[in-house]
Amino acid sequence: MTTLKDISRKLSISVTTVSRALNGYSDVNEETRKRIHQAAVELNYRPNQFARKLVTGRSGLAAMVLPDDFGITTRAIWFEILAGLSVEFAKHDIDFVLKVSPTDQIVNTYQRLIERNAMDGFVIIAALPKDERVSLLARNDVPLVLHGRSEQVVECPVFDINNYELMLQSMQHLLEIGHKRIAFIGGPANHGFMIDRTRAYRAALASEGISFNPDYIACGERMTEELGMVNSIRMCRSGGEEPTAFVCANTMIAKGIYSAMQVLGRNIPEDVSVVAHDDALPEYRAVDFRPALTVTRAPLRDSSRPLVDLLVRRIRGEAVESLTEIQEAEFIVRTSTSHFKSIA
Amino acid sequence: MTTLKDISRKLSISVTTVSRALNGYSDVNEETRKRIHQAAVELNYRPNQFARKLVTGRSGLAAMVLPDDFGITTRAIWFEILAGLSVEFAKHDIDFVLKVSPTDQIVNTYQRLIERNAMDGFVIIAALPKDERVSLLARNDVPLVLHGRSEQVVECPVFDINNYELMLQSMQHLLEIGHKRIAFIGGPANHGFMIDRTRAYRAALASEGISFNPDYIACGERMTEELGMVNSIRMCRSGGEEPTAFVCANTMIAKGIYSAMQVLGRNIPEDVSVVAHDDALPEYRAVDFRPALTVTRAPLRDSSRPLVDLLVRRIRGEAVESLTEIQEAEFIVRTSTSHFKSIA
DNA sequence: TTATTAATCCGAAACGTTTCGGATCGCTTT
DNA sequence: AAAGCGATCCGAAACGTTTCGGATTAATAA
Repeated sequence: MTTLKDISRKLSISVTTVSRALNGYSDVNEETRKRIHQAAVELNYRPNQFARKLVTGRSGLAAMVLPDDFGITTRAIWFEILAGLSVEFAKHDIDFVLKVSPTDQIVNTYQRLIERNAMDGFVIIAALPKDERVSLLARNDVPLVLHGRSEQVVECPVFDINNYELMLQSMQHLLEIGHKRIAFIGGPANHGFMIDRTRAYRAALASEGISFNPDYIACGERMTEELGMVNSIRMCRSGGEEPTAFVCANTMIAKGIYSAMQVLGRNIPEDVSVVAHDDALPEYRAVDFRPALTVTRAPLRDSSRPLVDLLVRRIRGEAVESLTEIQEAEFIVRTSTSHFKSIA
Repeated sequence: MTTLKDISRKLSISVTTVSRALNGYSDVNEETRKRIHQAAVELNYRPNQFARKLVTGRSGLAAMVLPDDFGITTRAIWFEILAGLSVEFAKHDIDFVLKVSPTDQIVNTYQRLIERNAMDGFVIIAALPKDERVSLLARNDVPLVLHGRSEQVVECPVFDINNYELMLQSMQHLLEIGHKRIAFIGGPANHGFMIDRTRAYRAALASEGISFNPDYIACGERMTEELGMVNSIRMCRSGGEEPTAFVCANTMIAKGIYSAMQVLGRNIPEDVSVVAHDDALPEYRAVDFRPALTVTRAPLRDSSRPLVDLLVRRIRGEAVESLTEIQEAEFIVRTSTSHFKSIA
């Protein structure tokens, strides 16, 4: 373990100057800076994070805490997110720590972490409209970044996709090709993204003068194949008028609907159209669906970078002039949607 | 942020004594220890990890580094492991950091982490017989724990399931109920667990005097449904004699075989028996298979605790008398296996 | 010439712990 | 009375940084 003192000794330069040289301060001669840098690589110098933390207060650690039952969706999604965050944080020399805690202990876990004061910042995915975690962190002045907008007016960076807009696009597409009985199968009703999408869903219907049918909307804690399967079957068998199109909160739900339609003997897209939102998980590729799935596309993987960047800027104390970053989704028409023909 | 000095001041006791009291040293009066503890909770004292690290060398951080393409199997499994490790480490007041790195950069990542000297220890899952990561860490005297035995003779704790034994059990079961043409569909051939299972597979055949047929064994980088599907179909269509039973390295592969058999019009267990090893992932429950799947069962979730315990003891410098901990799998017969009747 | 300034450098303190090597005190043994 | 001992306590140094407040020197401006 070579330290500043080692470099200092070798070059007969004060520790102070070595430190300042390595940290890019302007009050050190270019010539000596060169020598110092060279010595640093020769001796394979690595600053001691802990000593640094002691004086700067920054630890080079960022964390995310997850519930152990993964309400929102499947583990695969979480893994995708975690992996992305880890590599992005690494680019800023920040170690990413993962905390998993029983769902009812989440807030306590945050509390303890705050008290220990070891984390430079947190990232919170799928923020709720009124989120206790967010208010706790904000109250304690701990940097955090949100994925998904929270209702609270809190001075923290937010990254989100434009849920309202992408839902509107899906709906307009279906409406344009003649569908009127459009169902929406989505996730937990209390999450920001579902609130936005539901609003867009209703707005789109309203703009065409179609009245909202509560039987055509289904929410579930887990956005799985099963959710898509059971709800689409229920809707088609309820005795009333069947929906002619489905929009799904993700591709897994769509997969479930595909299975259901096969069971019911309905053809996609002849009898029923399907469109989904696509997080671009490698496991469920929309292009590989038969027929290929029409989607709004916003790869989850693309969110890690903005999230980490925003958080790092917040940690650095930079004025985050634009605290909110919204990503628009792509709209990709494939073959799972077609013009509505009434089933004569 | 309250420090030792705050407690010291409040009680008019030296910082030294406060520190020693809190750390359980014997040279402090029980009475004053009481007072100190009380003051500590009153002031909500939390030791500063970083200051501590500076002098003790221990950081309270343990890490795992994963490739970004997850060779061995699916993300769901990794998530299961990560979650387990995180909660177990937390019990020891250790933060778990997750590093994801491009596959060809893994060793570099370890190298950098070692140089930075910020981690107390590492856990390595699915160790290879000659594992560069293992030798690198061992050479640098960094504590680590292995899941899956590595060939190297290296002084580090190992946790593993008894792969040889569980394969033997599956095979004996199938042999007892009359099967002779038994196929094995598994994971990467170079991994320790596959080596052990393959050995057991051949040993079981040999003990019955059945000659080994290389067409009946299939290895794949990813142990997915697809792997099970394509290989079982290939084996059944190769023109030669079809296998009458399959043993699978996990339940996902079994799922793939179920689909394949349906496509081929074969019935389980009438035409073909299936047995698998079950890591007990919530997504693929062997009891929910139709017919319910016969398995050797060793929940992945159960491995986190021994892994973490072993590592912590290694970090503490405790003499790890028994460096290796082997877990036996349960054998559960369900309805996916039945006595072989030749297809007349 | 003298005062000012810019460019470089550095000593020492500070961050919050742990730990080494005693110091103090009252009691028991010689 | 002196020596020894056990039980408690503590001062100071150390860990490896960063940073505050100058110090030094040489060039520039007055």
